Amino acid sequence: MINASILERRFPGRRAQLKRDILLQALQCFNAHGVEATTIDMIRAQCDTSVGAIYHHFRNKDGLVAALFFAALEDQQQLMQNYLEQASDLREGIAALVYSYVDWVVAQPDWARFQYQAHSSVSKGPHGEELVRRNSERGSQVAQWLAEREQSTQLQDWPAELRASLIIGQSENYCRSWLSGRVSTPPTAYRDILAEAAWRSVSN
Amino acid sequence: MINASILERRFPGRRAQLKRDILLQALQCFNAHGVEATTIDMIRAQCDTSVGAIYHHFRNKDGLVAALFFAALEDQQQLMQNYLEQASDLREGIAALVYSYVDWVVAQPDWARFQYQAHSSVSKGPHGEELVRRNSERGSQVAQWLAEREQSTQLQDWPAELRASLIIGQSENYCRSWLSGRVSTPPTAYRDILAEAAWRSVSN
Amino acid sequence: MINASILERRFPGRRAQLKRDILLQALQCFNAHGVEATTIDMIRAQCDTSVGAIYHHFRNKDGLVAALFFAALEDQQQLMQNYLEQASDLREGIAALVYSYVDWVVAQPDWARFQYQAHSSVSKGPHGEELVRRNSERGSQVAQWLAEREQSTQLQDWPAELRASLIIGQSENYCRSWLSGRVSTPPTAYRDILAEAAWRSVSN
Amino acid sequence: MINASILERRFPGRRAQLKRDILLQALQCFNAHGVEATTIDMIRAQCDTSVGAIYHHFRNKDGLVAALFFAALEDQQQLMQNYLEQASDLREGIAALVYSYVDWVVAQPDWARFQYQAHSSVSKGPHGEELVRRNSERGSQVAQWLAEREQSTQLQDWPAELRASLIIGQSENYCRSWLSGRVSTPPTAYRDILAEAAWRSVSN
DNA sequence: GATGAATGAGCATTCATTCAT
DNA sequence: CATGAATGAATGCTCATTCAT
Repeated sequence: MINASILERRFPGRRAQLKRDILLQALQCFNAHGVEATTIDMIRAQCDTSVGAIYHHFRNKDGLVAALFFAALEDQQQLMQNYLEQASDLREGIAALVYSYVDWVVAQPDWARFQYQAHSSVSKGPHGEELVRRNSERGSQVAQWLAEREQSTQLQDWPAELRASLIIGQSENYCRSWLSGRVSTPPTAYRDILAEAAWRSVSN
Repeated sequence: MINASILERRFPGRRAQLKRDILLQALQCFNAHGVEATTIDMIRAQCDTSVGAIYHHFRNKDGLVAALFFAALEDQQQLMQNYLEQASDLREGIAALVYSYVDWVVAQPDWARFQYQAHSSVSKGPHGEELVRRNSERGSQVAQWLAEREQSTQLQDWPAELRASLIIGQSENYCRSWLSGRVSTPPTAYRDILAEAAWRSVSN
Repeated sequence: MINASILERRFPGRRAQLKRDILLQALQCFNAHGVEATTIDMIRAQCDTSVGAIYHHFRNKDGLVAALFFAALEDQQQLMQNYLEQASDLREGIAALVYSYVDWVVAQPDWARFQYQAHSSVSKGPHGEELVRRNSERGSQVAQWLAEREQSTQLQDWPAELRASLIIGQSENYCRSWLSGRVSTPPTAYRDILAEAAWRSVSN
Repeated sequence: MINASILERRFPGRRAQLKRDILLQALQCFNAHGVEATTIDMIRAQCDTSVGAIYHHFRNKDGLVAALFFAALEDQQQLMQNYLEQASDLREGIAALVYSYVDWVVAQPDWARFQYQAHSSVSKGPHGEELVRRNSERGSQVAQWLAEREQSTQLQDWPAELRASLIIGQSENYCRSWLSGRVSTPPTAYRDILAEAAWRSVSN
């Protein structure tokens, strides 16, 4: 069963009950068959509602996808922020980034699966600009955390473009493998190895 | 202009001229609009041929996608093999994996872009099993290379499932960023950093 | 800005404020996009009201169209009656018909445009019979005016079916051209020519 | 039964059989229910063909409407041209315009009905510019005929914008009445009266 | 009265695929 | 081998209308 707390936090209230249900069933359909292969009617059947209701709440299929996508993004970002706040030095900061990434994927595997899958769809669609904006926001958050610590200057040795890949690349790669079933051990089991590897990659 | 040598190697001869042209134009369309959004008729128009010809050569759309996908996969694998053969110890082996990955993406950006994009499409479709088989083949190649060297036992310290991610994850992550335009420096510029980071991640 | 006096005359009072506003915005939408292409929601947005309010006042879309249509028809008929009352002989009567037609179209171009456009819609719809009845009423008015004058027997030389076309056809044709922008000189500039032509057409 | 010769002339050959049939059934549907109220599926059912075939031949509904509209326009124009060529002086020219108009409507009532009905639809749609162009072509044809005769200078007394209305307005008005069933005598019965009235309207 | 969420039949259009020529 | 007309299931979406609050 999908974790629905993300939706309750984002669309609270009794009035939004149907809206949340549509999103939940849509998420399930998208993950089961792919975004493009999922039809509005499949979602409608899952919710036992009408197509009109779906269009009333989300304008169109892109809108539905985007609503899910940004809900996931924000939840993930929130967790990262929480972890980051508790880190005191650079090493802990990098571990926070890795841990939060890995923990979120394992806590919300359906949301994570959807995020990987829908990424290209959203970035090409009418909400592509919003995605760019949100991503740069996340970059700023991390940058600000770094700016507030002394030793962060260590990271300056690496090209700015490369830093994120060095820190999160291995974790992302393994998470994708896990979500697609190619490996079975959950990424959380390797949290420490991944954090240590990231640290060794950027420290000198 | 897309590098067509991959096709000439794989489908040689004058008789296969049209076949190669269809593949080339299809690749262009798929990258420009996405696999699902590309219609057979769009490809037909680009090649100035008939839909019948396309179906004659590739049976159906999935067949066309698969033909492109496996052509790319094989070319990439070939380069990896070449690089690996010239490596003599573990450190050089890991560098060979990183270099071959990065060099291929930069040499064939259109094929790489397509590979990322079409992956889920192929794995869900009727050629999904073939993909699994080819991937495990590649795993075996690397495993065999390792088996032939002494020091490879070093890698045994890390969980088998995790090794590929530790070695290639950062490179993949950066290559994706580059292909999607989020960063502009080609991954080859950072070959050495990426290889060094991979090495530090797995050595102890 | 559309001349709203027609509505104030027909739906007077402060209570009918919203009703008049709906009609006015509807007229604007109908002329801008066509009757069929205008949706209830477009009108709702223009009035900043609710769909429920529109349905409360007009029962359904046909009712809204009909309300506008008959308001226009009655206003036009009223002007014709006024002009006719001041005519003393046949020649003046024919001029009255031409003048009133032309003057009304120029005074109320939006209402006239709508009238031409909505005609087939209304005649096919549930208010089609009312339209027939109103049209024959107008015929009777003119017939009665003629019956009250001596010389009207002149018109008897022409087939009854043909009379209206001979008198008003040229004016109508030019008014349509003007409303659709194909010609730019307002029909009122040619009132006298049109009246004279009509007279010559039916006199002998 | 609709006169199909217009279509055979315009889309000749055995290969175009289905194309002609689609047009014919579409014309019937459009006249029976109105352009907007006619669905593609209604036409498909009438032709016992597939929706794909309709879209293959006409691209979309607008294309189907336009194909019919311009076929009618051209046929009507052809008849006008024929009549005009046989007229030797201005009076005969004006009669030719009236006769050709009236005769065409009576010979092709279904095409004429469609023409009146579809006019606004076409002029607003994607073929609106083509309509404007064709109309001005027709204007040129008449102008050229006039230029080749001496006495045509008589017409110069009337404003250019007004001439067409003076000549054809009454006929058009009566034809519309006849096609909609408001009068039952065919316009051809009044050809001479209408031509005479037009002549009296413009001569002095 | 006013509101607007919900309904669901209906529509234009697409597109992979087939097959007669 | 090549062509492209024909197929028709499937899809995203619209919109007039209803009705509970």
